[in-house]
Amino acid sequence: MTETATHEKPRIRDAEATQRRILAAARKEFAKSGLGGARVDTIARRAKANKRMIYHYFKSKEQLFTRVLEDAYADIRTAEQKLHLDELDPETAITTLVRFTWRYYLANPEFLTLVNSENLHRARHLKGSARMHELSRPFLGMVEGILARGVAAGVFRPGIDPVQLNITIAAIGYYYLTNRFTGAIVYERDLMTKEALDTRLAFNIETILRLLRA
Amino acid sequence: MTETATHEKPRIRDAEATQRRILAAARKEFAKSGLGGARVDTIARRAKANKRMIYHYFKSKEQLFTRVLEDAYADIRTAEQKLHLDELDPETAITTLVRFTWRYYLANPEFLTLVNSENLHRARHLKGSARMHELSRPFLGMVEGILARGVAAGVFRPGIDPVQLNITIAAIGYYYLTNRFTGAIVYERDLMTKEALDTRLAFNIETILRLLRA
DNA sequence: CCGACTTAACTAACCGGTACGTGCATTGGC
DNA sequence: GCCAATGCACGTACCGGTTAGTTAAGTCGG
Repeated sequence: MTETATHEKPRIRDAEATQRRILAAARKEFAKSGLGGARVDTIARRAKANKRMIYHYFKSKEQLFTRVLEDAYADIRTAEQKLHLDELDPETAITTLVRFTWRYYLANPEFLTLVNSENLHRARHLKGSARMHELSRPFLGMVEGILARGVAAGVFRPGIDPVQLNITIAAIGYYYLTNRFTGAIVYERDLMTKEALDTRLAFNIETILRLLRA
Repeated sequence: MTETATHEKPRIRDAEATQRRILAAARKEFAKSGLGGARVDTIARRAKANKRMIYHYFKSKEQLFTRVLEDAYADIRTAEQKLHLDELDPETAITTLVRFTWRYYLANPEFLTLVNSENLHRARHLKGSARMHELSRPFLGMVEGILARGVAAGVFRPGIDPVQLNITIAAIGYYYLTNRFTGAIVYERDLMTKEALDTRLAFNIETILRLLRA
């Protein structure tokens, strides 16, 4: 009788929904203030949940942070899988990856600050996470595949390490966006206008293609 | 490189020395824990100073942070000036800059986390800092000069924006190093062995030269 | 179908520790 | 002697985490 309705009445008590709200609020708060600056009370308030619920479901602030991080990585890896890069010709595949990475970072700035925060803590929350390895392996394999196909087709030069390539693709987008505030001061320029963003994406694609071309 | 190294008789009360010790301790603590995670008591203890001194000389934790940041930028800009890149041929100058940037980041990892921390706070501590502009302008002008000389000599292609170039040079070193902890997990590889570091530097030089060459 | 019972979701109020910041007394250097 | 430099000890607010209790939702005997 409980599952029959297609649109059930909003339940007063809903464990899953509460956890989702807590995770969403935590992602925002951790992204905004870092692990040290984030306030558990703020997360509870924004999740419209009681602080006790956070400790009930996630044990501690740090375990909540770990979960938020893992979910963030799962999100981007899932989105990458959906690109089906292995079905594209090598040059298109790489261009697509650079463009996707850029747009994902732009649309999900929280991911960037979460990763920064975790690195400030020397990745101690993700260390030993089996889930992280499961997420990373297929991704790396895919880039390796694109590279191999490109070399075979004679469009890419041989000997390029897929790890270095990956790091570079991430770096040129990531750095621009995370450091946009000090960047605006150093370069005395608004780096976030539509024009500036389009220019940077084009520049990044050019950088990667020149790096790879035979 | 801010140590006094002079052999004056150790004064019991030395305002300048105390301030230097506080700044050095603050740089370490802010770099390690971020602005929110840093503890003023810890800074005082490590500076072998009383917490009261910190508030006497720097008014607040945030103003101390601002000062630490400005000093950090001053350090790297000063070091860059000493390269005298304008006296080198364009290609050597750029290679030297890439190598210097990489080595400076490696030798001064605190700079990286300080900048990250400031960007988490949307650069509100450096906003409006006259000192920052004074530091940045000559640096940008120098890179612009190298680029122009390279184009005139026919070794670099024309139309490259010095700001984009600069951001890219910083990015490919900075990202690798700040994200080395999550990177080690994602790529299942130690990114900090001597071999890995040398490989990365070579890769970065190659990336930039391919980007610039006519 | 119903009401007593059980379990899980949820809340309010609180605690011990800690963190930034200060008032005030003291002391060394010129 | 005067003032800057320093030290002590505290105030006040806050923060992560917990204790003790309440209420909604499922469950089962009758």
